[in-house]
Amino acid sequence: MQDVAKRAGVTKQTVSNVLSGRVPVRPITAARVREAIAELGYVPNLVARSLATGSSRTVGMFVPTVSTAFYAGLVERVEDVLEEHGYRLLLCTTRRDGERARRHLAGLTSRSVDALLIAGDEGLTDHLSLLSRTRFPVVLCAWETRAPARFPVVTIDYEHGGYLAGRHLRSLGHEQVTVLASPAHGPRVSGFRRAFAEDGLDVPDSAVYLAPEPSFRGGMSAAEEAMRAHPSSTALFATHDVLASGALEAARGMRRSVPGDLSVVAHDDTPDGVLAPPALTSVALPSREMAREAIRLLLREIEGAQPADPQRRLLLPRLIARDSTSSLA
Amino acid sequence: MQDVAKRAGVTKQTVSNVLSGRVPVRPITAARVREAIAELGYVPNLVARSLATGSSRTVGMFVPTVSTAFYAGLVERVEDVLEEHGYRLLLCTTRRDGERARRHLAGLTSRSVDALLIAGDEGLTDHLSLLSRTRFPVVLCAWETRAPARFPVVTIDYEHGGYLAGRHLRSLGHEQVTVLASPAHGPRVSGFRRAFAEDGLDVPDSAVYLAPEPSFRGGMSAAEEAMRAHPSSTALFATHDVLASGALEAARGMRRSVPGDLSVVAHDDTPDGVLAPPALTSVALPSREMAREAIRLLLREIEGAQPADPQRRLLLPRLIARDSTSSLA
DNA sequence: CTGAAAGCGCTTACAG
DNA sequence: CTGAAAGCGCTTACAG
Repeated sequence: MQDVAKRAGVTKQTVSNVLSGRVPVRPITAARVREAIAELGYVPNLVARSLATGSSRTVGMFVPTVSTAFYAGLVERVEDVLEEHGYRLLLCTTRRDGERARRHLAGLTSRSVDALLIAGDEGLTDHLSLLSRTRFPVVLCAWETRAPARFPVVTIDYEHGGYLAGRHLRSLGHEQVTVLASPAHGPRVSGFRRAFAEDGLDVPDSAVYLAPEPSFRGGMSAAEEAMRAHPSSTALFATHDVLASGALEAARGMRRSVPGDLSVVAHDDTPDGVLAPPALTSVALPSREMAREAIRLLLREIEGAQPADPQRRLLLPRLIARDSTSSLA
Repeated sequence: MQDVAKRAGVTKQTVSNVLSGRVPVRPITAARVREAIAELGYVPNLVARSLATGSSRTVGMFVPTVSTAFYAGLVERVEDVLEEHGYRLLLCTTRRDGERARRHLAGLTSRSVDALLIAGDEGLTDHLSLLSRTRFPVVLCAWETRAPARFPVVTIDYEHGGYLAGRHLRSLGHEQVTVLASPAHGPRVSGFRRAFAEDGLDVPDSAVYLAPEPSFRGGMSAAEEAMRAHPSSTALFATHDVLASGALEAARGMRRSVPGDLSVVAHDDTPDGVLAPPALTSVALPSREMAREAIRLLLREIEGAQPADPQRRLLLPRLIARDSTSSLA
């Protein structure tokens, strides 16, 4: 920068002013400075700028994994929004491992990020307390379970997602149904039940099958079990697309055509759900809006320095009807 | 830091020494310093440290996307290795968009990263020239096409991967085959052909079907076309798992049982390949080793400051036989 | 609109 | 083993 200034015949403050545009510089001088910058191939040292300004223009993001369509998509959405605002993304995947999360959190307790976005509550049960004395804004998103009251959270109304799935099946006339759920998807199941309860119908615990993890194989074996135990049920709700894909495979194996013999409604609407026909009817999650809203909160806190009130914003999912559901004959 | 020093009754240099461990400090003094740190809840400012040391302990990673099993896995592997060495990960997804890559590259021309790992050559055809006057080490990985000679590259012997797939089918007795390939997968196809050529067999251009992008739907329609045009072929090589999954679906639709009527061998061995039965025979890529080796090169350059010679290291894939291939009756 | 000064919070030689 | 100084490369008031 000193070199640039010398070459342009000004002081480095003027160079800084030209770069930042904060203080007006005479056009002729500015042009000389720009020329010097180009000739010398000068690039500003962002670390020095960060130290001087106190802002690194970097946002940290915690996410359970990127090996899942939903989270991979969310990371890319967040990156998009961040880029629009000139921020960079420091990524930490926790692998649903509290110890890993703890280590990463410790590493960020410095000034290396301006803010932290924590997406997904999986595996973070205990370690959020580490954020108690953090100096930067924290926002939570994609949070299905109890949200710690201390932070703003932008999430999806998962209960409503389950409700939409339930209403869809009810509107098609289904009465006897089974549910495939991941342990963390309690709210989706509650919403689903609420939809049936509205019509005075009960979805008993015995009709809810837990898949230990949201995998294709898990969905497949849980669905087989469910269909065997409830042969008269005409529809199935899977709280995750991969579970539903597994269920599709199970139905094929058991010679039950979908949607003819069995309607299947899924949740999350990831690309995984539109692989093999029939295309899954699924509850779509507004992850782009979630990313945008979460980053908006984060940036407002960073720039305004106003402590955003710990509020909970719920975004509404919507159901996309495709080929895996049909009305009861 | 000044406050810590005062509280411990030393100067901040001593605090720095305790923290870094570079200069020995008397145990009693060190203990007092640590106590002061704990009482004050002091956390060092990493930005200031970066400015002073010239190292941010952050590595940038370019990747076409994270919405793909292979790249998502690679990102997590890289993160693992980086963490072992106390480095953080700044992630940039290019979405196979040269303009996007250009913008990100421009943003990194500062001192904010110590090195850059570029994974995957998709969409980076022209914009690598931007790296010409970069000040930090650059390593390329997962590079299938022509590697720019200026940078070290750690990649997989994709040609050998295709060869393994071909040898596998040959060892099972298959002679008439078709190929489903992505445009970027030329080397895999070459290797596959070489395996057949060894036995004096030709895989003609007319037997190679291009899927514009590596998607399930693309694989499905390309496979349908291939099976219709080559009804007597007994095996199919798909250069990507999702293409192969699509082919499986196409075979099911056309009532050809796999592997009974048609053997299918895939490439990449991602979890996508073990979804619906039959589990895919596939060529597994050593992405963990690739991540480890690439980061090793990068760190050696960062720390040793020795310009690693632009060399090309090839890691060997291996074939994993599962249920989608069988010997010709 | 432009120049001289101080400071962001560390680390790295360099004397004692 | 511990203290005083200079410097990393910027930005931000503050005079002219």
